[in-house]
Amino acid sequence: MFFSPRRGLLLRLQTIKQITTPGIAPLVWLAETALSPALPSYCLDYRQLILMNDDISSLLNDLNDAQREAVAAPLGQQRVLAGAGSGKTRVLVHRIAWLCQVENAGAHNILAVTFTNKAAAEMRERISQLLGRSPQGMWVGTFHGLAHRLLRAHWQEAGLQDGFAILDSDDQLRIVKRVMADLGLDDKRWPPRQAQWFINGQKDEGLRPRHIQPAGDLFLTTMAQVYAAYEDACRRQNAVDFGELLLRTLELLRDNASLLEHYQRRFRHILVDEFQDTNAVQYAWLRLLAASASSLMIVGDDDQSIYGWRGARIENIQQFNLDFPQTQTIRLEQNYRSTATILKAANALISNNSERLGKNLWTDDPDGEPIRFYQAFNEQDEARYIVEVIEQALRQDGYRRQDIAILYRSNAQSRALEEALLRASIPYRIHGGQRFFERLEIRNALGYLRLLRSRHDDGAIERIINVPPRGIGEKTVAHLREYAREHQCSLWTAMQQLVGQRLLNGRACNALQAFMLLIEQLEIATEELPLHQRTRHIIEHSGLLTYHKEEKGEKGQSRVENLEELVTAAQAFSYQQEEGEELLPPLVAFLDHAVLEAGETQAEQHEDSVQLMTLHSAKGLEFPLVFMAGMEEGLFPHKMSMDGAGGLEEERRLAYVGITRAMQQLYLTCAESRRLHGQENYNPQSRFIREIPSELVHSVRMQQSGTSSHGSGSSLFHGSSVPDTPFTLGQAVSHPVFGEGVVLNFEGAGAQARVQVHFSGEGSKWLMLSFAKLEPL
DNA sequence: GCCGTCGCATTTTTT
DNA sequence: ATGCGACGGC
Repeated sequence: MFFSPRRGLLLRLQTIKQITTPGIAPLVWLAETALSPALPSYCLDYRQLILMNDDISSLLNDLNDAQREAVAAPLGQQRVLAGAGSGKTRVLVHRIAWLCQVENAGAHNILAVTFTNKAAAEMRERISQLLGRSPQGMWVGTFHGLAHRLLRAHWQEAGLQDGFAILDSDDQLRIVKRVMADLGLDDKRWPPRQAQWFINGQKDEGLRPRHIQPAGDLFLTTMAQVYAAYEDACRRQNAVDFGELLLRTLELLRDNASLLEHYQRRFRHILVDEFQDTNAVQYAWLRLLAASASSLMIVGDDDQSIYGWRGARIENIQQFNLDFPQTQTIRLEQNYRSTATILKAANALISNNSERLGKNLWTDDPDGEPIRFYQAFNEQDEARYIVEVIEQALRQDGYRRQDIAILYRSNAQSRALEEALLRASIPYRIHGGQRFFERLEIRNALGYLRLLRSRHDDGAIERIINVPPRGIGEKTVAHLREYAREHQCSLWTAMQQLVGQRLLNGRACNALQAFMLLIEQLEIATEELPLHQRTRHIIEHSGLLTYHKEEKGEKGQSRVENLEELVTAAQAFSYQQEEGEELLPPLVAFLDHAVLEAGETQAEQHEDSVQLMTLHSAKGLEFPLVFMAGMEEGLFPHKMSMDGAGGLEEERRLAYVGITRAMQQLYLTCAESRRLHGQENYNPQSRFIREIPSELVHSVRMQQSGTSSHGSGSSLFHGSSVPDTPFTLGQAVSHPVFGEGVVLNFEGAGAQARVQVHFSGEGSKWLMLSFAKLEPL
């Protein structure tokens, strides 16, 4: 019968599933109706049915109904709205296994796309785990990684030259600056960063300079001019930036029918993670590739779209069904991460947004602790409070430091928090600092490697021509640039010719000649060496090592360490040649790797530490104990985001992301006054606080007496008690008329004692303790 | 060519 | 407040 070959049974499962109506347990129905003649009568539950086959039971058994529906969905288009903590990656990975094992897809028929290298690595890892082998031939990667791969394979059709280089945003900015200077644009009036932003924005939208209609607008005219000149410069240098990787790939597929067809035939099954973050080009790219695919599953959450400001289009997920009318939408709403209280808060908050696809997170778990809200006097007090709670959580509640995260809207907020943690000797780690391959010393070393790859890498020359200092000054470099521009050649060529023709003064000539000789010598000496030895040789013989060693202070020390780390990284770098790919020289592959995967933010600290990061970088993570600091109007929602349409909603989604990071306990804090950019600000509480139902929030007024355990730094307010009374400065109190307040100050003692109390509604008042019915809270 | 000083801006970040 | 970038003096 048809269940003996596994595939037959499962195909039947599929077919039946498609025609069942929602609401009726489809698989039970299936068992009864479709298979009953062939099955023993006890087989009424699909679980038993499924259990007849080991492969499939392992795929579906530990999933909830919605997850199972997504994993076992019929071919075609699925939009999975995966709420925070709803097992999204799990569904993706199981779906891939399902496609392989049930739909008979070969690994090479599958394309799985993510946004970050981290997500791609995790997915690859989990697929291997589930399949019990590495998914040979499957394309699992980031948009940029996959685009890069396509361009390397088809550089000719894409209009590139072989061995093109990838620019990171730093290189990009350098080129933009160069180009703008050449155009004679005043960089005061036209900040290069703005132009860079503009160019990237256009590329994200799929627009080339010729698509821009300036319509007399000076800004647009100028920017289009810069954009065009920048494109020229990139072409001359045989370099592509991040946006170009995507746009070029889109154009490649769009304009090469046979190539497109080839990949369409190959990728029968396409899966996309974090779909709410796709920009216009990425979406267009997917639509092309998936036009005739057997299945397309997009997974995402419109409520977690927080990258609109860098080109992500929330409409891509919201209106996906317009482009793919057959789309089936599946909601993953059961949350396995947070307490019911936290989920209720998140649901309530996000319900203030309009245009949502709609989703309501729920959990089987109990309510848990209420959310705590603390309003501090200033940012120091806020940090002090957070650290106190952390100390207690570590001491009494058995939290590890890595269970705890402090989230904030902007990086500037981290300082006060760091200081307080430092004072309390609590190890912490800040995410989002400089990344490994972006460090100055690393970029310098890579500059030399880049020159070994190609002498015509102008960016690399500009970076290292005088690092370490070797007597080649700005003037000389300016000559080179001038010559290169006139003759439309690279800086290296310009150098050769200027030196050859003795067109520069003797000193400059000698210096340049020495530099060229150095590069040639590095090349000759290391040609045959393995990558890491090559790297080491270059670091040592370029003078970089000595140069950084002699830098004063800790800086030099850590730079030397990083250079050593680079050698280790080169050694650890093993380049996996994929099938059908030309073999890249290890050096080239390593340089690509350095740009595309700029490495962890901070060298992995293995010490257990409290995690500090912005709300943006917290996306995708979870922590048992979460603090959201700086819940103030103007800061969060940030005032800069309040103008554009949808800006406030994106901020709210950011708040939603923050809240849903918390597993057990969530603390919200704000400060009545905050010093920012050297200016004292008085911001009202964030509206997001008010959007959380008050019954979920427990307001902790000022710190309870006696717990101020250390660091009197900002605690003038705290600790000292009002004589002969149960009151302490900073203590939360309640008054029958004025409500809840905080003791700010006192004078007198005994029957004469008066206290100044700040009431949130009423402001500050002086009260005679003997009359006022003041209760400690 | 290098170092110091002044002025200015200052949300969020990946690839 | 602070850091980075541009400019000017040695």
